[in-house]
Formats: sequence, structure tokens, C-alpha cells
Amino acid sequence: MSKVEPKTRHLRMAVLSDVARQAEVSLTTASRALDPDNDHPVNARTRARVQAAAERLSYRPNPMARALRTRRLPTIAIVVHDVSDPYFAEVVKGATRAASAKGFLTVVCSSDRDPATELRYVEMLCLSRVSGVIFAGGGLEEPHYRHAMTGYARSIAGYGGAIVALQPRAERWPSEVPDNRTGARLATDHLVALGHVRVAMISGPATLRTSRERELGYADAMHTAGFTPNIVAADFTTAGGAQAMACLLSDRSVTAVFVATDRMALGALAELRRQGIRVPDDISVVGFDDIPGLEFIHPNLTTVRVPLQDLGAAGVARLLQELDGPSDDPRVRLHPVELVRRESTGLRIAAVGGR
Amino acid sequence: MSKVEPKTRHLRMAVLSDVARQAEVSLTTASRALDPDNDHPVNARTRARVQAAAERLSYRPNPMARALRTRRLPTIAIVVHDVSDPYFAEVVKGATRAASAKGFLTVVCSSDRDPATELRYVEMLCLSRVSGVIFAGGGLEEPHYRHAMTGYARSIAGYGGAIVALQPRAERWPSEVPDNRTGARLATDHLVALGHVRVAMISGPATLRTSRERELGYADAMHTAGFTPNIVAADFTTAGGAQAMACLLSDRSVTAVFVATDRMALGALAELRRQGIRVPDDISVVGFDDIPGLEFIHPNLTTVRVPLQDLGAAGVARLLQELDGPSDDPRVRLHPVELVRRESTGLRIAAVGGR
DNA sequence: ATGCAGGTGGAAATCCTTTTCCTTTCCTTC
DNA sequence: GAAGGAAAGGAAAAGGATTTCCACCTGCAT
Repeated sequence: MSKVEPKTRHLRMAVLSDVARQAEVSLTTASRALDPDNDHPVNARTRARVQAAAERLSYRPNPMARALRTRRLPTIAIVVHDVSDPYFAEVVKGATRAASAKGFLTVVCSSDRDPATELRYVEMLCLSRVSGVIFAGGGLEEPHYRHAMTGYARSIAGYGGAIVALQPRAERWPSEVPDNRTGARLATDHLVALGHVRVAMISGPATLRTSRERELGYADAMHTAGFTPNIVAADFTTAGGAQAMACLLSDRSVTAVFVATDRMALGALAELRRQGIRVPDDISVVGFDDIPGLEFIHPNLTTVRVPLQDLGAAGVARLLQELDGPSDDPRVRLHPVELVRRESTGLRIAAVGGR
Repeated sequence: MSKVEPKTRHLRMAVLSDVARQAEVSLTTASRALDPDNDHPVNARTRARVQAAAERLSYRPNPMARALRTRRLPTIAIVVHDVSDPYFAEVVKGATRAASAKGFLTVVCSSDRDPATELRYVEMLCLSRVSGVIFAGGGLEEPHYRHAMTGYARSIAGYGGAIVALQPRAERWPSEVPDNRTGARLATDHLVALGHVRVAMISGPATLRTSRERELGYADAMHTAGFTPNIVAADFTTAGGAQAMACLLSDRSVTAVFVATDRMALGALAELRRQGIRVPDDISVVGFDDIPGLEFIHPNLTTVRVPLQDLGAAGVARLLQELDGPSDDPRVRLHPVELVRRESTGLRIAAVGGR
């Protein structure tokens, strides 16, 4: 009598055959009528009837059964070095938001910078038949793992999955990457424009292409200014940044440093404070990435803004597009970056005897 | 002649029937021999033979087929307010690591603090038949969504999935939560021990139980000290923290502030710097959570350490345990927290006319 | 010799959807 | 009026594992 639903409503969810029965059509027709692509020959009235039945039973197709048949899950994966690194956290945020808008779930794989862990993740992903994998960090540049990685990549392609990179990876895969080279040039030019001559750079591991691209931009700018580059390599960690800074300080003529990532710049800043060197009065520092939270460190870091969330979202969009079949878009799409001036850079004050 | 594998190796993966054929047993026996639980009556020699065959073919069970049958995916989900908030990022990191060690993938759902988004996520999760959901943040306290949420929760339980909370949630679900009350007491006691009398608190939204628990701890400590509590509510954002701080500063007798989260404390610190008030000389500040990166802000924030990664890992462990059947463990497990003294708190310097 | 218990393992059902293949119907066209 | 073709929709297979039900065999007690 009342409108109360039967208790069992929630216990057993409607399946396609329920819909078919209710609409008095076969399973086939029901499936076809409900196909969002709508490209099957089914009578409009029949379709409406099926859709009504589905609606009434609040039918939702079982993703697992569907995945079993279509060979892929409506899920994408994003692999990063470290989810709790603000850089990756932002990228992941952008990616999950974009994915969920398209009805995809996102699994995140944080490799902790360990190639073996990353490889294990990729194997799991491959087995799980996720629709695609976005490499935001990692991606196994190490030659030792490259072979295994290639195997998995092939296997993913084999079942119709796609791969996208958000970092420069030798164009093996469709990529959405920040314009690292231009960004580094912008940062260096800014320091040069402020009158700095001995501009050093703290870079990342030489094996990572991101490091190399940023080094290239720095070198470009230094060369056009007629100065000689001075690069010291660190490892993309804050501790590494601090150490590199300390090492740089032995050369008392350095008055400006371009640091390849904000995280390392944070370490550099900490080292400078420890040694009682004022920023920007004694030394100017510019970072790269514009990770969130920079407004709480002092002095506020001048840096190069990378549209991190957009990058994540673009990765998802690209992945979905790849899934629809290969397009003729450029394989590598560059995302523009911009210099954001804050407090850590200032005019060089000429002084006797260096610094 | 050579040991090179046939080219097709990667194209078609071995399935159970291949293993069965190779081992000369039926599908049934193959399945049983490979069951990790090892609780089926199968002859040791037969089992060995099957396992050898599986090994040889590098067989991996298809998770989708398995999921279709067993009604759940070897995947867990974690829902948070915001993945790029360091608090959640740490929790997610701990969770993904623990999950992957057990062969589970982790999907992360970042609700951006929007109940509707969260609800959409939970529906997707529910449909996807993930093995379980961990609510690290969110969880739809809003009465308006509570009903829908309860429906999904029931549906998850319906197919054998589990739910775990990492925040105080009225004991509806098994929970792993930080000992908020003790932590707040520790923080307040610390300030009192330093000679502060007018100790104020900046708290979070009144609807969140985390806020309330921390308020309770603060009030406990103030009462035992014989002082009167003074709470101003903000919204857990940095901007909110700054605003609340500004508001508190109108009372010139306040010399110490306990802030319910580090993020808000960062905002408070920024406001203090803006107004030229020295920390800890003029005002002492203590936070809560011990999010990473605090070592880069100045002064280093004294805070209450919450074992964030452990919390995430504990959530996963609890979830997996829940999946094995209900245990008789206490429903809510409290995780100990500890005060970490840094630079933002100091002795109260008595002065004439307040502060 | 008969009966029973317990260890083994096979056949088939099950999970739910998509897709292939096929039949029926109806319309067009020569 | 026969042939050809398109539209509509049904039956069944496929996808790959787990699980239920059952049969067989061995060994032991009656």
C-alpha cells in the first residue's frame, strides 16, 4: 500500500536480465538499447521502453562483468615518485578531478623513488587492465628496468590501454610536459636582469630529462648573457638542495642561484638561514614549480609557475583521447610556464671582494 | 635452439585453462592448487605439478574474472577532503604503501570538501565493488547527505565490502583515530607550563568531531589549570587561521595560542608576521598534526605529532582484517600522539599592561 | 562381504555483460 | 512477383575465474 521500497532493494542490485525481463525484450536488445554510443539498430520505442525499465530498477551495469568482456576497467592509474611531495600531490589532484568528471576512478601509485616498487605497481596495473597509465614521475629511466617496463607497456597497449607521460621521456609516449627549458631561461634571465653575473644552478639527477632540460634553459640564458654556467647536481630532495647550497657557498663570488625545483630551493634557503646569509640581500634564489605553501616560508620564493593541476588534467584528457584511437596531435605538448617574482630575488649589490 | 621466448608470449597471457592443460588436471584442481589460502583437499604432488605449470607459463589470475565471481575487486579506496593537503597526502601515502604490500591497488577520491562530489565518488566506488573504503576526511557529516551515505554504506556491506574511518565518526564504523583529546591537552599543558595564562584556541568547524575532541582536550587542560577557555572557530584553512588570529589579537592579553591544525597555524603565523608580532617572544603558538615541511617555515612550529602515515597503514590493515570477518577488537582504536617542541613556543615574559 | 568416512578431482553452474551470428520482417526495386 | 537489402531483435558464445555438487577410490571398521 505504502510507497516504501521492499527491503531487498538494496541487497540485490538489478542486473541486465532484470531490465530485459521488465521491458520484455531479450538480453541483447537490452544491452543495445542501453549502450551510450547508441549505434545499434534498435527501434526508438523499444529503446525508450528499456531505458524506462532501467531507470525504474535503478540499474547500473556491473563494471567488472563489463570489464571482463571489454578487457578494460573504467579506471586510470597515475604513477608518481611520492604522493606527499606537493608537486605530485597537485598533479594527482588535477588528474583525479578530471578523471572523475569522466566517470573514471583513479588509482595512485607512489613508488617512493624505488624502481622495483614502481615495476611491481606497473605489473599490478597491467594485470588489472586499467584503461591507462599516466607517468607523472618515475617511469623507470634506469636501463636495468627499461626492458621490463617496455614489456609491460606493450602488454598494456596489447589490451587496448593507453600510456601518457607528464615528463619528458624521449617521445616514447604521448606527453604533456611543462616547458622546462623556457622556464629555466626565464628564471636565469630574471637574475641576470637584476645585475647578477655569477649565477649558479643547483640541478637534479643527471639521468632525469627534466633536469637536463632545465639545465639547457639555464645554459642558454647564461650563454646569451656571455656568462659561464656553473652547475652543481643534487638529487631533487630538500636535503640535497641544502647540501648543494653549502657546497656552492665555498665560492664567495656567487650572488644568485637558480634551483631546479622548489623543494631543493627550500633546502637551499634553510642552509642560507643556517649560515646567516640574507636572502635576497646577500644571495638571490629562484626556484621552479611553484608548489603550494610557498607563501608560508620566508622569504617568499621567486619561482617559475608550472600549472600542476592543469598538467594532471591534461594528462587525463590526453589519455582518454588516446583510448579513442590514435590522433594526429603532436606527440609532445608543451605547457607554458611563467615567472612569478616574489621576495627571494633582488638587485645585486656590488661589494668589494665578492658577495 | 636458443632460449629466446616465442614472440607471442606477451600477446596472449596464459589463463587458468592453459595451466590446467599443461599440468594435466581439470580447471577445478588447477584453481584449488593455486588458491593461496591452501585450504582445499588437493594432493601435495598434484599441487606442486600445477604450481610448476603456472610458474612456467607465468600465469597470473585475471583480477576481473575473479572479481566478477567473488564480487569484489582487490582494490581499496580512500576518500579525503583534499589530496594536496599535506595531512591527507601523508595518510594516503601510508595507505597506498600498506595496500600495495598486500596486493591491493588504492584509488583516491579527493572531494574538495564538497559533499556532492564525495557522494558521487562513493556511488562510483560502490558500483565498482571495491573491497573497502577508508574515510580519512569527509564522510558526509552533513545531515542532508547522511541518508544517501547510509544507503551506500549498506550496499557496500551488502556485497561484502568493508568501511573504516580514520577520524572520529560517532563509532558508526571501525575506526583508527589519533588521540585528539590527549594531544590537545598536551599542547595546552605545554603552554601553561611555560607560564602562559591567557591561552586561546583557534578551532575548526564545530560540525567536525575532530574539532570538538581537540576543543575538549584544550578545555580539560585549561580547567585543571584553573584558567578559562577562549575558543574562536575557523574553518581548517590557512586563510581561516589567519583571520582567527587577527580576531584574537584584538585582545591584547593573549600570550599563547593553541591552533587545532598546523595548516591554520601556518595562517596564524603569517598574520603575526604581517602585524610585526614576534613568535615566540610576544606570542607562543602551537599547532597540531605535524605535517611535513614545517622545518622550512620560521619559526619552526611546535606541534603535536600525529603518526599520519601509520594512520593510513593502520586503516588498510583494519580494512583487510574487517574483510576477513568481524573481529572482536575495539571498534575505535586510538593512536598515541606526542608533543614536539620547536621554536614557536617560549616562556611568557611578564610585561606591564598585557603581552 | 558390506558400509562408511574422508581424501581427490571432474563437470557444470555461476558471476554479468558484450558481441557474434543468425533469423525474421518489411520495404524497395527491377 | 521475385530478388535484394536494411532494420530489428533473439540465441548463444565468450570472457576467466570460483564454487557447488557429485563420483570415485582407498582404507578401515563391522
